[in-house]
Amino acid sequence: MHLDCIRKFMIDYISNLLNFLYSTVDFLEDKKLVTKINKSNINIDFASKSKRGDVSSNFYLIVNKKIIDSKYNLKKFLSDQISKLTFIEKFEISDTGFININFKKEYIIDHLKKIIKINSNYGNSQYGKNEKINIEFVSANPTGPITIAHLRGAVLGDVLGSILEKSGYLVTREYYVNDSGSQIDILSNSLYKRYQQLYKFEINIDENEYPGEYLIEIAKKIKDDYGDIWLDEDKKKTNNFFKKFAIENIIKDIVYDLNLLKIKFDIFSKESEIVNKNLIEEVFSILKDKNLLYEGYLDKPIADDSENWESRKQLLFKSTQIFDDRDRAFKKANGEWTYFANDAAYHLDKYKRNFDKLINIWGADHIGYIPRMRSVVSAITNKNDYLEILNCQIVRLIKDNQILKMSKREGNFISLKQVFNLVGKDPLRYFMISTRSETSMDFDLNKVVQKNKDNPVFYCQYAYARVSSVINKSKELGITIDSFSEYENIKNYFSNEEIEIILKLISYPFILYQSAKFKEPHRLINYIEDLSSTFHSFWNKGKENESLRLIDKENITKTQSKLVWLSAFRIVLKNIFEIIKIEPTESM
RNA sequence: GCGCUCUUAGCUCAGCUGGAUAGAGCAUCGGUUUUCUAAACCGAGGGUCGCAGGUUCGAAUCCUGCAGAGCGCGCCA
Repeated sequence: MHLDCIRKFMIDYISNLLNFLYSTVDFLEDKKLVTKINKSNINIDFASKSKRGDVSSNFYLIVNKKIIDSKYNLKKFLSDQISKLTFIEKFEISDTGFININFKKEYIIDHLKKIIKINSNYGNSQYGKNEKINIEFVSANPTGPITIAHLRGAVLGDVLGSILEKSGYLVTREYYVNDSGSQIDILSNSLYKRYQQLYKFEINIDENEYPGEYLIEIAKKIKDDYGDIWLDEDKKKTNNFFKKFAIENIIKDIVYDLNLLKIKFDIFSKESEIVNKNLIEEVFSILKDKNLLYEGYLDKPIADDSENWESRKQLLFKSTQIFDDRDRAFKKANGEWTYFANDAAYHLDKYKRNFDKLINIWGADHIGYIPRMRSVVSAITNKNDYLEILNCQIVRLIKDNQILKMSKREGNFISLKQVFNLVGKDPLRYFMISTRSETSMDFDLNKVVQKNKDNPVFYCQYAYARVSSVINKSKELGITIDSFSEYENIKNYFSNEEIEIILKLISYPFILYQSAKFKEPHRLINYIEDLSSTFHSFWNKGKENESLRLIDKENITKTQSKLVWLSAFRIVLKNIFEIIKIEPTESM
């Protein structure tokens, strides 16, 4: 239940109240006035839209049910107790049973001051207790440039990493490079053909090979650096060289492209190195010891309508015994390890690097792969929740009301770089995490390109710019809060609208905590849109009502009071922008 | 056929893990600029929360069934 977390980690403006409610429960239970109460059902709602108080609680509703003596007047007892709380200005117990509470303004302002003091660390928590957490994401095969198919997972992983860092985790961002296997051989061969073409050999790229033009560029590099020496070289040597060259250059491009979006990795793990470390044998013996391997036959896959299916004896992993709905091949019939076996070994490698937890971010096309991976990791680590796999649904790309279909094979994919050039970093990052990752998403190129209110990222940046503009303008007038010490008076200058904004500001740590706990960055987006909207709304009220304007040259203390919450506002927005990695623009 | 994910306003999506009258943006219609940035604001219309049961003081939220959509379902990688 999240209330325990509030108490442990943050929002002491709520935790005082919560402690009071809990101790009231204890008291009532001790006096045998109520039957046993499950405290986790008691809720404090501090972002309620009903707005019948700064916060509200269902305490009365829950406790009233548990009263033993029906003549006992809980309402009166509760009212007497709440009246004694020094930080509460007023309260009511509504007919429907909710307690609505308004805090004293001094109390709220105390917390506001803290924001300015803590500044860029505001919102951070120790929720993660310095646990080492590994996020593996993107991990696109090094067979071509990174495309927009990887975009969502890329931004999600990066932002989630930042959220977890702010929440007290030690985060490693990792990219797994699938640099071995038959696809890489095909890649190498495709590259060699492009190389030969540069020397006017008439060679066609076959249907199952990689036709993309990027290989021509790489082939040119080889020609420039090495000339024609590979035309007559030993075949094996040539193949190895082209393989290595292709992967190195493609990864270099991938790193470059991701960097356009400010996405960086701490480590690139290569499949080839995992293979060389003999980790597969280790996984093999772990599974063998647990009696999770056997020689058997797989059923014919249902999706396969071909007639040439042949049932063959091979080594299988009993994943059904853990999470999966069918057993999975661990060795091919010819005795080679399967890709899955490699992947299991890779996860053993991560486990051996002493992470407390692993997170994988996978696209929708790997959904079916999740149960076997979780099964094998569970078998290796003896922990069911050691590996958490977040899956993100596809992004449909829409242009001119048409869904763009992509196929890597036909070479008509849209690269990340193309979309970046079209849209730019900020809208791209913002949009990719603005909805829950499990929801499939439509990405309308026409709309995102627009730099107007269709594009919510500008809406938030605009709020930041407006706030900055006031702060900067005040500074020009010589008004700052650098040596401001009259905090006890500032409440006199705050309207209800401003108190509302301040309440939102002091609930930010909880929003961040929730984003970390549920691994849902989009909660931050909802929050800043709400915050920005409240601000813009307030701003415009100043047009009609001059007393709501922020700068008053005649009244320095009043202006400074405003600057206190404006500074806090700017800090919160800036901290979130930093997590999302979009630019805090002071003027637009 | 099986598995995972999803279904909320005309469209794109939230809904704080069970609370009070279900909310934004876009689109539509109507208003607001001698003013700290109108890239903004205010107002109006628009809903059987896919359908049907169940759990309880209380359900968009939890459970079951059904329908629909997306993705996946070699020993490929």
